Amino acid sequence: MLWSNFFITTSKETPKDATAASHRLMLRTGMVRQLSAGAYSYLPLGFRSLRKVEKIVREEMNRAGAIELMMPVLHPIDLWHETGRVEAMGDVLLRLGGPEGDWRTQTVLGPTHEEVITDIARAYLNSYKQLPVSMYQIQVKFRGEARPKSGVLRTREFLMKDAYSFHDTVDSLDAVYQKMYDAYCRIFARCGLPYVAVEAESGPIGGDASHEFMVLTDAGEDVVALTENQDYAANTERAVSAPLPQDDTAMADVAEIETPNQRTIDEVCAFLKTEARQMIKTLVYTLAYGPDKKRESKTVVALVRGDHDVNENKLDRAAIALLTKTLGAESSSPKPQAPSLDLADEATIKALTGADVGFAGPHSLKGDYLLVVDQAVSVMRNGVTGANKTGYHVQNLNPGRDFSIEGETVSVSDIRNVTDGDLSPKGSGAAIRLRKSIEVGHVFKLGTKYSESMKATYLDKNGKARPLIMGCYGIGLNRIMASAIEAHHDDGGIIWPMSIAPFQVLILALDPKEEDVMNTARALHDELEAAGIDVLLDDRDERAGFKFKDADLIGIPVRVTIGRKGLADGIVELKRRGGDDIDKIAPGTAAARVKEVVKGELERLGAGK
RNA sequence: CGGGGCGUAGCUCAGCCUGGUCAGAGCGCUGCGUUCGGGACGCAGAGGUCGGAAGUUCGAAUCUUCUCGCCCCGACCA
Repeated sequence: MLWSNFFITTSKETPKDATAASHRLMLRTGMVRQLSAGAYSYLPLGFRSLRKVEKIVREEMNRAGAIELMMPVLHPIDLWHETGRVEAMGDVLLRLGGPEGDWRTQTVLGPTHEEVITDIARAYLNSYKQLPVSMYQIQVKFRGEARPKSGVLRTREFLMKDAYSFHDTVDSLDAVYQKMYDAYCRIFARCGLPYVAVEAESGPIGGDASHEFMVLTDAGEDVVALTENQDYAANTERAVSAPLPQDDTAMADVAEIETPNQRTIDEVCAFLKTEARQMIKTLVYTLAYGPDKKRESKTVVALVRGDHDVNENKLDRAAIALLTKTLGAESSSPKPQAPSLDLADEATIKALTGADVGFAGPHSLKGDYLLVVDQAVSVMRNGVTGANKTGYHVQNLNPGRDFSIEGETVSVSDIRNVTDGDLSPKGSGAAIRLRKSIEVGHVFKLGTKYSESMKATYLDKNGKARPLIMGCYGIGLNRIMASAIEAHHDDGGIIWPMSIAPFQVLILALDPKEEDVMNTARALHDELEAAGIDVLLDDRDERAGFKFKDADLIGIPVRVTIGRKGLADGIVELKRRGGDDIDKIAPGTAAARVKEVVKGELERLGAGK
């Protein structure tokens, strides 16, 4: 491909709104152009990379035994009502507008395809003899993101590979899950991404187990917990740490102390000259449950250390477990329906504490409530917390002595986010470090969540109808591209991994008007192209420096510089983007050398089978 | 959805507070000339109803109100 025949729109200017490196560089290289918030055009250069990512993903999916299909973007909303995800997804589910009763109002843009694939499965997967089966598609997804950001890292429409597997046994699911997991590792390795697989929350998609594949970079929005000895890796949405040891400082007497207008942890700490880790944060929630028409609710008090944050996933589970236990004592069907946990309103807090918001403590609460104590609080001594009296806090509050940490309505659980420096839950004593990261892939064991609600069953050997057991596996292709740039760039521009570079080789003809130069450049170009290498020849009549800067910016991994002076000395120059070495080689050997470098690099990334 | 910021040429921005030669610069683009191995220079050009609407005023890019869009922080996030 000749540069002059292609469409490349590089720019010297750094776009003002772009903060993430990938965003900045994708704009400067002209790989993408923003059309509106969260929607980008992929210009020819960017599209080539995206296609290469797609090709790698497709190859590895096929290798893992998945079969490609394509499902529609337009979904009837009824399908989503079947699984209850119209409510679960809320505004993320994009709906078409229109006059009342119009078909448009009954149509949504697909944010993911569990419902559609399950609809296919219930129609055609009727026998255990057909199982297991895995299918995938590579297709645009639509989500009503409230706040698109960081270029193509978070958009309202994006390209996703989504795969779904169907099974008759959990063992079969486990086997395919592992196969997909391995395929994902190969995909990210081949794309040159420094990734790590972590335990993850499954979120609204549901299911039993899941792993996320994360690229560690500050441009990411997720935070993962990794131990230094690598014995543990999890998303902080889920991460746990070793329990903290009992503090055995002697217990002092409880003392009430006036703290006028000091409500937040910071204010109280400054006022009392103590540290956040000595504080007990007392949070009040309302747990609602039961059928729509007969909603009941229970107040839940959660305690975490002042320097810790509540993890609402964990608190949710702990609170529901505790509620289930208490219901069990008085009801025959203890499992609470559709429980939902929210921060309590002011009136509830005032009734419970007898004080204004900001002065709650666990020791003298009024009325009926459930108490969930974080493990880190349960081992504290002489904590500081609200006095349940406006304008007052108490010091030297001790769990077990001053408020109960046992009993029917109390549980001690892990309900906080891990913090940097916590120890590995594996007992190795290794410290946990928190790292920002981008989620590029996610695999889930769904179980029967969708097959049950959508009545997707098969007949087993005994002729009995059973719900299909499912797994699902997603990869964000645009994110792979962007995170590759996040991971591989310098001040001059992008440093593409060979596998997903828009072109593998750039030939820089420095003096395109010189016949010798262009003839040599063309010959090399043609020979490489014939060998199946993606080669771009910069034939523009521009100054050398200008072309070098462009070359660095777009980051083609191998550069061959051909100039009048070099040819006079009988050499052309071969340079790797990102390296400093310049090889001066005879023009006649250039093609062979370049082929060798490209092949070697692809093999290093694991393209060889 | 809450808080903050910004919409002026294809791109990056100045001008706005204090209304009146304020329709401006740089990059990019076109033409000519010089230059030519790490983003050259000179000269001459093309290009904008100052996001939109309403209002205040003799007069609005500039002040007011509304509205649309975009960005950042937070909430949310298969």
